[in-house]
Amino acid sequence: MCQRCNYLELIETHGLDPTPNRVRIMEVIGNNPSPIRAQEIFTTVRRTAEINRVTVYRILDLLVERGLAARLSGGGRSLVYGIAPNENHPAHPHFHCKNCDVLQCLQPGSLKVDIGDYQRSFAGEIRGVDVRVEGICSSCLKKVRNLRSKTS
Amino acid sequence: MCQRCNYLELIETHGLDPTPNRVRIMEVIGNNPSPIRAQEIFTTVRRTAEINRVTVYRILDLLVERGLAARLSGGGRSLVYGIAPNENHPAHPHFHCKNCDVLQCLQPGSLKVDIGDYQRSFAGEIRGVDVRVEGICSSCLKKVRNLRSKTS
DNA sequence: CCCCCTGATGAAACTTGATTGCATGATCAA
DNA sequence: TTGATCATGCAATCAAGTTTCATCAGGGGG
Repeated sequence: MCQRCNYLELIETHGLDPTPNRVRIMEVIGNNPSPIRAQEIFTTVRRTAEINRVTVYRILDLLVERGLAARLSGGGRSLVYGIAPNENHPAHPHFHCKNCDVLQCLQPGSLKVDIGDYQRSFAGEIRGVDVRVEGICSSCLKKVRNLRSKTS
Repeated sequence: MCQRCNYLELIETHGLDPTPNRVRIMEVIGNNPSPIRAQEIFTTVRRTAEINRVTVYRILDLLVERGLAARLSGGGRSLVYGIAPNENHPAHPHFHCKNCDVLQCLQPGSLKVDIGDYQRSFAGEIRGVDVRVEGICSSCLKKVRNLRSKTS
């Protein structure tokens, strides 16, 4: 969990009322080591407070709109949420395991992208660059190897 | 549309029976300038031939599994399909407009990623790196500006 | 020629994630 | 007090994708 972020304050400085639900959701997102799905946020908040599923979705929309949270596509059909890049949380790439669908945050700066040329020639507005490494995580690799050695 | 790919042949060399439906779906994917959703593939094929929605999903799964098609996350909730990188189609980054949700293919090599350091320290298996530029496309930028000038 | 197997397809029901529409309750200003 | 606004809840709905089971064509073996 992040010791440096005061979520209540963060919400206020982004022009939002820091309602208990909003603060809770920001905490859940922030305390998770990798981006999580709305459903998981819902059940996590539910463990300590009453909240409606729809409220979760609405607050997430709001947080994304105001730049407090980042919406990423998880591996599968669903979307995942993380803390939006800020001074305590630099932007960083992710690793996605095609087998178990886990999304893992990588060290900021571990993959460098050069957007210079592209940026100069592009007429739109660039808000950010997402880098996602696709592959098979080490624990899935082990499982596959075990499976093979058994069947052969 | 791609003049260089013989989809029927491509399907065969990947160990699949080139059924009419499979060829049609590969053609639809290949003829589209950017990755498209299963739903659009379905309606496009439907214009010239009878096909079931489920068949489309099944064939797409098959094509992805055999490495003929690439499954990417579109901007929103749905997944999009494109031709998997091959000798005629090098891997390339995409631009995603947060406003109109369009996904646009960029020139291969227009954004360079250095995965060297990461690759050496990673215990899993890396299958590829997806780079996605997030932002607002030029036509949406224009619309926003027009809107502002009208209301102000 | 018949039987059975397999692989591709179709149809309907279902699941999941997310959204919409409408009601309620709190707060605050006129 | 009244009216407006905002956060929330609840039920219904939607959209994408998946599952389950049936059908049908082609290809051996008997």
